[in-house]
Amino acid sequence: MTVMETTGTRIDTCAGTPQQNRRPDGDDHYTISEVVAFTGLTAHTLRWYERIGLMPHIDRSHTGQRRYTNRDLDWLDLVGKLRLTGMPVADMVRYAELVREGDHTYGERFQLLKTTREDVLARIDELRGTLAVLDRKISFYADAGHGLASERSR
Amino acid sequence: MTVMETTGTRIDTCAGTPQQNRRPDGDDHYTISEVVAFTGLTAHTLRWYERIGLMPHIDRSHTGQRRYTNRDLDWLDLVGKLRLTGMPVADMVRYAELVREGDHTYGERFQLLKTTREDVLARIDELRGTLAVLDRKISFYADAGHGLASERSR
DNA sequence: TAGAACCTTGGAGTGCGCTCCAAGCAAGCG
DNA sequence: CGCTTGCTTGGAGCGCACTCCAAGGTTCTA
Repeated sequence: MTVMETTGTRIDTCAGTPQQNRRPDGDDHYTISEVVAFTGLTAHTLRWYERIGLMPHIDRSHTGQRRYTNRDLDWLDLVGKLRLTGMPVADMVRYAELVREGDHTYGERFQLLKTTREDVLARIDELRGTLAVLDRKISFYADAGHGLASERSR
Repeated sequence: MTVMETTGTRIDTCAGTPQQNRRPDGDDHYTISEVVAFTGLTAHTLRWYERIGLMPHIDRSHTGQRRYTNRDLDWLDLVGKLRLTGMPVADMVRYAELVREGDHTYGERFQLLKTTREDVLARIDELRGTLAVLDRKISFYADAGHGLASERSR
């Protein structure tokens, strides 16, 4: 399939996830319901992603039904990961556009990835702060046991 | 300033944040716009929080204007932290109700906190997974430099 | 005492990310 | 052949978390 097969190393894959029962490249013509099973997204959402430009144009069968490839699944994996970071769909669409526009958008894509990386780090830090608060409250509840009228003071 | 001055140890405080220019307890009768400045929330949001039961009943001046206390600010700090975890507002309202209902809800509150803690840990793990993907892509972009037609394969 | 700035309310409106609907075509099965 | 199951489309609808509005009362500064 793709470009890298011939090159030996595949650096730019978004795998990371199990890649459960995918078919080999060349045989990868998944129906929308198979993709639903792979990704956990609904068919509605998959079609909507396509409408808003978050997916590339998906291959069609001779009767016009969608046939997704392994590459499409990889892209959906990435989208899923980015979604977890809280990145707005509009920003992901922007990234998808950059990819479609070709190599001259290289720099912009690189920047976008680095910015996102920083955002994720910040997000993790925020969560750690929250975790500290929760741990403090939890040990308060655990210790206090009964003389806990003071909980009102939070 | 604040509470800790007088009591020495306060376990169940949600501080963690700077507690910037708060007035001492007893003098703590903040207007809504002061709370806006403290929290970064809008006045609309503060009033809405109250309407939906996410805030306790707020003291009023003799003419009916809201006067927030240090304790209210502490609560808003906690709410802010929980919001960062993605906890739905409805769940936070539930917690607020438990607090209002009194000590007999101790166990349920404890469980809720522990569940939330687990959620936060899971969330951090997800983000770390995403970070790994981003780092892989970033180093791909950094290395590739120019022969990057293959980026299409993501 | 004037004027600006701030506060009050219930209810309506907004933006995001889906989520669903209706009407119709297509493929597989007994 | 009829039936079920799955897919297609554009557009409408939904739930969440705000966000704003209109119309009026209050508080502060000069």
